[in-house]
Formats: sequence, C-alpha cells, structure tokens
Amino acid sequence: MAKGSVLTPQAEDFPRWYQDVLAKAELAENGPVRGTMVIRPYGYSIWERIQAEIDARIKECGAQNAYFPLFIPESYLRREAEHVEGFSPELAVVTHAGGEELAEPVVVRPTSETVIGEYMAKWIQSYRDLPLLLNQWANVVRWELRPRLFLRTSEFLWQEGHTAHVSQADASAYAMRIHHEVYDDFLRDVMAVPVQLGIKTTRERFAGATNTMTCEGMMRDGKALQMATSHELGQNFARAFDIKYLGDDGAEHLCFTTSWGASTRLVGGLIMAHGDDQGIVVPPRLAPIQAAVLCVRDQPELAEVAERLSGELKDAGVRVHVDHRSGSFGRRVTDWELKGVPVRVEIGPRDLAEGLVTLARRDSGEKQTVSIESVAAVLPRILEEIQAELLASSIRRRDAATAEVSTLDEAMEAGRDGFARIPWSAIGEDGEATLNAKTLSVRCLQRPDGSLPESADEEDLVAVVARSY
RNA sequence: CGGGGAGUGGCGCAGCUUGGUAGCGCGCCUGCUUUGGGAGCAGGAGGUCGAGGGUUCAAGUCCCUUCUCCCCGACCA
Repeated sequence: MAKGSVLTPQAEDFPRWYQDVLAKAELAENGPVRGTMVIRPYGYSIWERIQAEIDARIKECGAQNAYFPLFIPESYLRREAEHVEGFSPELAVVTHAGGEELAEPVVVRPTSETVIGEYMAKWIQSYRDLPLLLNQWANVVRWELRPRLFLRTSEFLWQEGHTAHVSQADASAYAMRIHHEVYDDFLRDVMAVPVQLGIKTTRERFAGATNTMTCEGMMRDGKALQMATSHELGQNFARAFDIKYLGDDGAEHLCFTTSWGASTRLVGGLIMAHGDDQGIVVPPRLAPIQAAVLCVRDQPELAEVAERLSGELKDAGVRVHVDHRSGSFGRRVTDWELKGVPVRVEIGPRDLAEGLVTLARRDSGEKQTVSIESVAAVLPRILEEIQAELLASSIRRRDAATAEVSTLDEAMEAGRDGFARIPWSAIGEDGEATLNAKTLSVRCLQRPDGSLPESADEEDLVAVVARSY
C-alpha cells in the first residue's frame, strides 16, 4: 500500500529534494573523484535529446561541427591576459606524462577559445574564408570548489561554438542570432522554460569577452540559473592568436570572433524548473520517453495489447516504452512519475473488458479512459497540450515571482526568492557589490520590455536581480 | 582557504557517554500469496565499523595521527 512520499518535499528542503530526485529517478550520481559526475542512462538520454535539438538549431544557423583536442599548451592560455586570469584558479594542469615531467605543462581545456583560435588563424586567409562558423561537442574541466551534480561539476559536457567574422557588426549579429534562434528558441519551445534574455555586467562577463549575453531561467525555488551564454570576443582573441584576413581592399585585418555554449547544466535546469514533489517533469518535446505503457497485472492478454499499442504509437511518431517489469503496479507508476514521463498508458483487466485503457498525465495527474483504437490518435494531441501547459505554467510562476522595483533595498528584498527588475541606473557598480555581499547578483541587463540590448551603453536598461546557482 | 557536521552491509542510520559475540529500516536473493497508486508472510545473502598507530585480557566504543566526504561563506556554464 501507499507509503510516505518518496522524495523530500521541495518546500521542506529544496537542495535535498534535488539530491533525492537525482537518485530516485536514476539520473546521476557522484563520481569517485570529488566534483565528477556519473550520468546514468536515463539522465544521459535526456542529455542526448538536448544535444539533438540544439545541434539541429546550430546547423540551421550554418555552423559545422568539428573537434579540437582536450589538451592545450599552457602557453596558449597565457596569450589572452583576461582569459588566463579568469580561468587559472580552476585549471587542471598535467605536469607529468609518459613517466616523465613535461617540458611544457599541458592544461585540460576549460574552454577552447585558445586552441581553436590557433587553428582559425591557420585556416583563414582571405575575407572569402569568412565567416568561419565552428561548433564542437566536448567535455571540459573547471576544477570546482563546491560541486553540485549537473549544475557545477569539475568536468562537464557541453557544446561550444566558435566563429570568426569580418566585422564587429557581423560578429555581433551572429552571436545574437545564436542566442535567439538556438538557445532562447530551444529553451522556450522544447524545454518549456521562459528565460530572461540580457547581457552580463562587466563583473559577470566571460573572461576575455567584450560582451556576454545570457539566458537566465527561474527555478522552482525562485533562484536563477544561467542556462546558456553567447559571447562577443571583439578582437581580443584575434589579436592574441593572429586571426587575420586579407580584405577586398588588399589590406590585412583582424577578425572579430564569438563563442557560445550550453552544457549538461541544462539537465539540472530542467529538473529544477519543472520538477515537483512527485519527481521530475519532462516536457513532451524533450522527453526521451513520451509515453510509458504499463500493464496493471501480469497477464498475457494485457501484454499483447501493450505491444500492439506500442507499435501504433511508434507509427504515430510517439517515443514510447513498454514497461515489462514485474512487481506491484503502484511501484511502477511511481517510478515513471519520478522519471517525469509525460503520459502513462495503463492497461488493466477491467478497462480492457470494455475496450478501454487509461491515460494518465504527469503534469496534472489527470486521468482519462479512452478506447484502445483511439489512443494513437489522441496521444499526440495530449502531448502537445502538456507541452503548452508546461510553458504556460512556467511563465505564470516566473511572472508571479518577478517584481518591478525602483530602489536597491526593494531589489534586495524581492530578489531573495524571485527576480527583481530595477533600473540599472539605480544600482551601478557599487550597488552590484552591495548585492553580491548579500548573495544576490545582477543576472543580466535588458531593455524595459525584456528584450536583448545591443550593448550595455543603451539608455534605460533594467537589471534583473536574483539569487543564483 | 575560514566556520560547522559526518565516516558502521548497496542506501539511510542506531550503537560510542558507561570497552565484553555488530544491530535496525530500506534495498537485494528464494518461495508462496499478491498486483487498479511504492504489497504481505516466511526464509536467506551481504560488514577488515575510513586508514594508521597506541592503551587493554578484550576497542565500532578510549587516546594520538591521518585521509575523505557533506553543509555554510570569497569564484564559475
């Protein structure tokens, strides 16, 4: 019979809930070395869906995938002053290999601007080679003092795009395009997470960038999570790595470069943006399993129907999984709830006698019985409904936890468990330091209407203040 | 690095004050009964008590050393 809740309730202890759900939904666990993460098959299947969606959008924007090495000469990092300063505290450096001390230490990439810059310089000769649009899927290492599975681990998986352009305007436009058409679009349309778009303050900017754009999502505990970033690097890296082209004017020019990334942190964002006390909730468009088919009892007639329905659903384009496990019905139901599968198709003897099956929605808990013949037609519609409802409820929750304020004190109050929007002019760099002292920060600067500014110099920018992960 | 906790079967914990045959819950295995929201009963497997040293007839328990992990503050996707 039913027992107490499987997870620590969110309201009681949100970090504990997060750890519980990672374990119970079989998403990930700690690796043997502090800060490392083992991503379990179900967790990884979610990441694979994220990759597929983001990868398709990146290619739509014209970038091509390539792969650069994990090991980078330490000297490369040093060529860009701000870059090395920003990353040196979290670098993993290999000093010994092959049984000997290395002549030049090798760093494990914390990001690949430097190596890629070196090769861009080699590949780019003329303006006809531009823009050069590259992306790579890789692991990177940033030694973390306070790791949290998916959110902040010493090694993580990500996608990093690197591009080179003829002009500031081109570079800027492309970075912005990626930000809108890859990240914002994916987060909203697939992950059902509405984000605050904006640019980072100088303090929060990527090491070596001239401008950093961010997508800030709100988690269920009111804290912000940076879910993707895009950087304009100006000519900083072009200068450091000599990325030049011969223009149609016959003269040499330095390129303008960009970089942009999204990581396995998104899995953490998914968990915390939609999860509830029953487990995680995966939006249908993202879900590796959109429908789990399970039999109430272990009877051949039921299993037969399950197989038939599974085939029909596959034909209808639904990602379906038949649960063949034995064991109590309640146990299996709870498991799919923990894993956030959007719809359960439950086949029981009583329903079957009437030619019916039960469909149970993960988002609302709502159940309905439908005829067996209609399942394949009805289910895709329900999935789209769930997708829309998840986005709508996320927007409602975000709006309810977002306050428009005008003073620093009000921002510090409202930012404690939500977003506070305040004129940037009311904070300034001094105010930003004050916020940081209170574990708050300026997540981004945006226009009053919430849109993405072109630069921090625009008039009347609004700061989004919050606690963050 | 600063402050606070904890190391005991796979997981979560008790036992330590007052040394004396290593326990509980969950999970796991077998069997039977079950299965419409984490089932019940019976039987069973599984532990050098983080590591090293010391005290003692005897150490999970007392003493010293050491390692690791977790939580809270200065950095980050």
